[in-house]
Amino acid sequence: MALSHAILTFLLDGACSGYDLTKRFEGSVGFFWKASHQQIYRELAKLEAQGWAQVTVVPQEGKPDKKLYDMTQAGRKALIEWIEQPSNIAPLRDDLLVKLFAGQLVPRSHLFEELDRHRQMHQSKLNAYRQLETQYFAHPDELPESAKFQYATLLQGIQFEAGWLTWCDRVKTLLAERG
Amino acid sequence: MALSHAILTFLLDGACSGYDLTKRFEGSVGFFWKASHQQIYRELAKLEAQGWAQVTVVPQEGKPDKKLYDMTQAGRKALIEWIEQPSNIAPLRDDLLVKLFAGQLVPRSHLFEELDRHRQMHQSKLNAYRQLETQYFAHPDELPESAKFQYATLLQGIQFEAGWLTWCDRVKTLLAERG
DNA sequence: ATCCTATATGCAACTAATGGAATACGTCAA
DNA sequence: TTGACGTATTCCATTAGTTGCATATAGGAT
Repeated sequence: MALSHAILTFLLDGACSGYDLTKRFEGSVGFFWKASHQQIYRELAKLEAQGWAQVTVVPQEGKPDKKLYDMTQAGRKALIEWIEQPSNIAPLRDDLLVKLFAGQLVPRSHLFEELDRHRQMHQSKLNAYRQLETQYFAHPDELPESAKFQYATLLQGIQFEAGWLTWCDRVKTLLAERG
Repeated sequence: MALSHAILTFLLDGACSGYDLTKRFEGSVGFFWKASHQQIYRELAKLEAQGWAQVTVVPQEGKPDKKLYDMTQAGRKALIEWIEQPSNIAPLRDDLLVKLFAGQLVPRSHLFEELDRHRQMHQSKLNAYRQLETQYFAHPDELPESAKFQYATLLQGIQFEAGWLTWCDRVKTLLAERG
């Protein structure tokens, strides 16, 4: 399972609440893993039960109390062990591709609309990633080591989204041709 | 749910057994959806129960009998309805990116090995897709309409795998630099 | 004889993910 | 003062996906 390990990875930067983690998964790092808040809270409870994280309840003013989760030594060890074992490449599963495969069944115009919608969604993700790039990683060779790893994952996000844009345009051209 | 719809999509080409479908999911079209045989057989049973597919038992010589599943009119209608409703972009979930994000925890050499392993896996997928391309889609503008849709999905597979290769090389360069 | 591969189908148990809803505190604005 | 928004957590039902196991026929290899 990787969600628990993804959470541990974020705890490397310091203790987090479920709410904090939810925002991180929704935001910048959402490109390499996504998780709902329900999933995250459930997983945090498991991490604690396993002894991989410990929790402190922090009373707050003007806001509900929060539970701060921190990695334990056992958690750190488990994370390292997980990283060291080889993993498989991730399968791609995308509804749009299934729909396109059966594209003969619907009017061409519908496919173009859907391609445009997807292109827009990918474009806005790409924009967000590019902004992170210029904001935090403008000079890649001057980065501290730990930031290089994060930059590497961001590069994948950029590559991935840019690839979708290229593909959308290519497919629109392909389908526009008279067969 | 998309697996049932992916199966229906394959049934467009003609009746299939669970075994046939398993091979198709493992093979060429595995780049836009993957499923195990257990999943497929379970799903086929559901499709039949829903009236979206009908089954014929075909006795064979020298082999066990097989069950051929064929799409019904109701199945066709359901598939069209599903295609027509908008879908979201697929989230990416890849262990390697999580591992890289926490890359400080392990020796650099391990990361290079893992990047190489992944590069190789992506390379062999890309090779397989490129072969399909030259074999079936050498002249894109002369393709019949239905083949264009299939070519479009193959293009995404190629784009995706080629993107990983580019990224692997980029990251190796990035991490090789003296920080 | 025994094992391996290919064909062909399935169940049971488990783990993971999704979607809907509920709860609770506080601030700010209409 | 009602209602929306942001913070913060949790439960529950359902669906989807993985893993391990089980069964059966038949051909070819060892």
